[in-house]
Amino acid sequence: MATIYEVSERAEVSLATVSRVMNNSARVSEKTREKVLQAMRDLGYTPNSIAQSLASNRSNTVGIVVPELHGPFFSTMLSGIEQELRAAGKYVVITIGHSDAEKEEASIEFLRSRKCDALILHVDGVSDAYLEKLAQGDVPFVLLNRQVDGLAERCIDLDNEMGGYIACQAMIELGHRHIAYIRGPAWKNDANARLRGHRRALREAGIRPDSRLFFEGDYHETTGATGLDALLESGLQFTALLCANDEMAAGAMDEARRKGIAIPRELSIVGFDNVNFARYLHPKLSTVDYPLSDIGTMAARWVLHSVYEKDGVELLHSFTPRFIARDSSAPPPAKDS
Amino acid sequence: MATIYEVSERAEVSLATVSRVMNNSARVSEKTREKVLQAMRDLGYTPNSIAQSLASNRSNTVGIVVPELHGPFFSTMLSGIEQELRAAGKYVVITIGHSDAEKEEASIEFLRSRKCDALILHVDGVSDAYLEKLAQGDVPFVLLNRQVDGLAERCIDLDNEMGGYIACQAMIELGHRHIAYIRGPAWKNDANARLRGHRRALREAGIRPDSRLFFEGDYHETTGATGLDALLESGLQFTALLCANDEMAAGAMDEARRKGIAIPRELSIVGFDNVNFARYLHPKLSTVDYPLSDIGTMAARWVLHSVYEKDGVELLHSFTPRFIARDSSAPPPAKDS
DNA sequence: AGGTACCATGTAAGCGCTTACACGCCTGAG
DNA sequence: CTCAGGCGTGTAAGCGCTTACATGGTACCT
Repeated sequence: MATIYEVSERAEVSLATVSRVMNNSARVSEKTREKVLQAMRDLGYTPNSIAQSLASNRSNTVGIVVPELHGPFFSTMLSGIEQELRAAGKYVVITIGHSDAEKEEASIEFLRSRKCDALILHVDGVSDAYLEKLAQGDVPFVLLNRQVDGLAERCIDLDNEMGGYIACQAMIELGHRHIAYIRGPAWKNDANARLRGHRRALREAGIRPDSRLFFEGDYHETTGATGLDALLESGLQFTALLCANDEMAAGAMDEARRKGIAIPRELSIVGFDNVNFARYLHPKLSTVDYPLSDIGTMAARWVLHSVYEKDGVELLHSFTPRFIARDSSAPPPAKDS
Repeated sequence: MATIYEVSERAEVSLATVSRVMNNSARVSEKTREKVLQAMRDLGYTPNSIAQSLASNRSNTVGIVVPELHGPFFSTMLSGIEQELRAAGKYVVITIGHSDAEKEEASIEFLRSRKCDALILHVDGVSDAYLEKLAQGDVPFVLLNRQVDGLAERCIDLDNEMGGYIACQAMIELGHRHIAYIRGPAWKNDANARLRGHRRALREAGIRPDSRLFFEGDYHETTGATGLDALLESGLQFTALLCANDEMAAGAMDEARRKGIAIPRELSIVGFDNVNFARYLHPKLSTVDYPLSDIGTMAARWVLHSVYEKDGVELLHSFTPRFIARDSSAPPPAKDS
């Protein structure tokens, strides 16, 4: 592969000049610029970006940590990030944190050692303290779907509390009074926020939350099914079942069908996230929209703005969830309304 | 950030020795090794991998090109790749080719300039010729889900032809004789292979393919619906509808329901890929399993084996599809069998 | 005791770029 | 005509590592 040196030789200029035309970093006369460009073309020259990075201390890549890659959630978000960054000539290196503090830290360490210009982190293993310390360091980062006090400027998330609230409120407005909830894992911040919103909606409607109508799932399909079973076994009546994400809702819906429960006639089921398959389900799942792609785009913009000094971008730190009414929710059966 | 130089000073040894203990590249006495390690710990030293790459001409990263990121298909595959590579201490940089020759080439160019040690390519825009030329170059790569003559050694794919075949055959065995097919886009190799298999199965069963029972979709949900409509409008009877992927099958299923067609009683519907949401559908979708994660893993192993000389790995170049019978397929209605 | 051989370590030359600084030339004002 | 001030280029010193080669020391053999 040709080097800058060969280009400079062929164009009969110095290394520095070649570098200048590559980076547009200083004025170069039109004539020599053309000579250099021609030489590059002749040699099929591609700059060695590793060397560029080492010399300039800038890599034009941004590092990303997500909990996982499979499943519809993160891939949609990543897609948003990549598109925006790619358009600006930046590249992404993606690592998986597995929601494990140790692995997340290792990932971050790796990305730093690779001299990423910035990081986009969707982490839920590491502590707030760790992140605050990281913020002291020299590599800029944004936090997705997480709020850390004192780091508000670099947090981009959905108002999960409100999401939990509006989903529950939508059911209340339909006339439901007996509402069960399959929450997400207690160690996930978003799960807790969603739960808080849910409870607030109940409270405001004068409904006393009954702990027997709550079940803790793990965000996976299976706990949607086991959750429904457990809730049914409590013997309590309920006409609506809210789930903290769509996977669990899908599991619950399936289990309900197996048990012969008609949806939404006998039981309304609502998810959260509005992942791609929500509309493939039958009945189509009512859910809360999580604007994944937009959040990804926004994260990318944050980076572009605050690291690459690209301006004219509007930054939004908090996204507002919307309830999406589809076919899996309806007013409760008459006898119960 | 500490450099190797500071470590060497603190440990009172030379740069070279520090490098040696880092890489285990030569014998170092136990005593000095310990001194060096201690110095590293004291300084919280992390090697600058950019500098390592430049000096050693090896980056420990492998570049990946996929057509897109959203959707269940590629994320599952990527997940398989990342896991395997990560376990070996390698990292991935992911780019999106958008199935467009120009963008794919740009991605590959970028990855080469970043000095990736190897590439894993899932591309369908660039020509075979381009790939053959690329193979002359010095960066090793594997091709996923694609067969290129002369590059067989570096191709890993599913036997799509057989997939098309077994899906159709399964329907024939159930007694179907009137079978419609929504194929994938004509410019996609896998779509064509699936179609070929489908036709072969028909032929072997003595069924004459009727072009009016074929519809070309684009692998997206919507063309599943429009495809079914178009097929129904042909006025021809059919008791089974095979789709070249699960998205289109989901669209078709939804449309069938809207039209009041009972599945599988009146019409069997079968997908292809077995993406994660296939089992969330109702009725659960019969489909052909595409071992996405395994293929990803295998691609990673190929790289580990042929680039990083890790041995003891078994390489498999072609995966065999399996038909997964679920609830969306059944024998045809009695009057028709 | 002298010589050979090997082992642990040091020296220094890159890897392919960027960039601070130096330098010469041309222009235009005095 | 002279000289300040730009402008376009060149020079060379790194960026933080790896690694071929050189070197000194120790152990073992004769």
